[in-house]
Amino acid sequence: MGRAVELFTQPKTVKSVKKEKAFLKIVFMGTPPFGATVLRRLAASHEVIGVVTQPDRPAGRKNTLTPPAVKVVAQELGLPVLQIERLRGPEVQSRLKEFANGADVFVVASFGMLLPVAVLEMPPLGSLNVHASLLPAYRGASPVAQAILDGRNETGVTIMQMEKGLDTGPALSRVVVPIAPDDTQPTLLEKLAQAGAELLVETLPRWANHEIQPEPQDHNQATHTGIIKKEDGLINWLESAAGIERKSRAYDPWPGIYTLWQGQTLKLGHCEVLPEKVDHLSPGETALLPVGGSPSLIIGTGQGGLAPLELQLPGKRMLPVADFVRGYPDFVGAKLG
RNA sequence: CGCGGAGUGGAGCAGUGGCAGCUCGUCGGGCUCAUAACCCGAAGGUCGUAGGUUCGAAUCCUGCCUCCGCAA
Repeated sequence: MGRAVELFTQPKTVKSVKKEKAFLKIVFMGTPPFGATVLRRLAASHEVIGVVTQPDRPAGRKNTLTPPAVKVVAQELGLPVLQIERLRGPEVQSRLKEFANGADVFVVASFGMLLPVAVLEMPPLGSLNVHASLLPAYRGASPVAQAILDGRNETGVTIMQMEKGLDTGPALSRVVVPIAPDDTQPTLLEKLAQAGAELLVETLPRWANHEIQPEPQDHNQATHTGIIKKEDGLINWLESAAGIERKSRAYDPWPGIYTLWQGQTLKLGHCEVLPEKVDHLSPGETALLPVGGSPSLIIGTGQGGLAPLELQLPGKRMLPVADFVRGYPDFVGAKLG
């Protein structure tokens, strides 16, 4: 525990780097871990004069008040933090104006709030957004999950100039990031955060020196992603096994993918797609089949077989299928969903 | 005090007041050309923890610890 805390705080290193390379005065806005990663990298190369984030929220089992990841990082770096609930209204905006006094530019990375134009236009260089997709594809709230869900083999990060519409502004720069076959939302998000943060620190000085010609998006090519809901994780066994497996990676760690068994929610952990045909299994039917020499638990789908590696019942921990079947022999031959 | 579930031999699960059980694994032996198969036998548990009720508690009551589902 003591070690972990010590590793987190490296004020000397961070400060010395900051002094050497300080270019722009920046106010950063963000909330979740994606934003936190970007902030950490940004603060190493530029002068972040303030961080705006959402208020601490009740979270977890005890509903304990939890600070957003961006706030945690900001405090580690000793940066001033402003936590606000909304950005509309003259009162908040004048508070923000005071807080952001002297800023050259606002940088927004998954802030979770729509910024009014009055706010976007506050700093002389405007407001830039770090968006986790290759715009105009995957505008909106869940670009990373959707890219995995669609089975794309690459996505990326776009740095763009913010304007009134959601993720509609002209692009300043972009970087392509390949999606590995085993990438889950958190692993891909982290790759994108790293790549995006790097891109951001390269883009900022060039933007400040007017070396970049913003490239308007082709709005006809735009696709949109919405907020993920719990029900999105419910498995439809008529889908293909490959599609369900992608879903399990896209919706990791929340909401995960789940089905119903004996009236209970059954969560599936990591899954594999069975290459062989399993025509005799109806969608949602489970069976023990020999795969590669040893018996594996297979679930029938609309196309192909799905082999979950872990299962979890409410109130229980996630178990390797072998252990699960030992405790619930009835599960073999069951009909799910 | 947001709602709820769970802690039982190495693993998973059953047992809700009266001698602690099942499947798997482990160890020993046997069968077999062979095996993740089969047969025989063995080891291994202060039933999370502290206290209470009772003739008697894994089982009922209370506190605490740990893990998890829902909600946010």
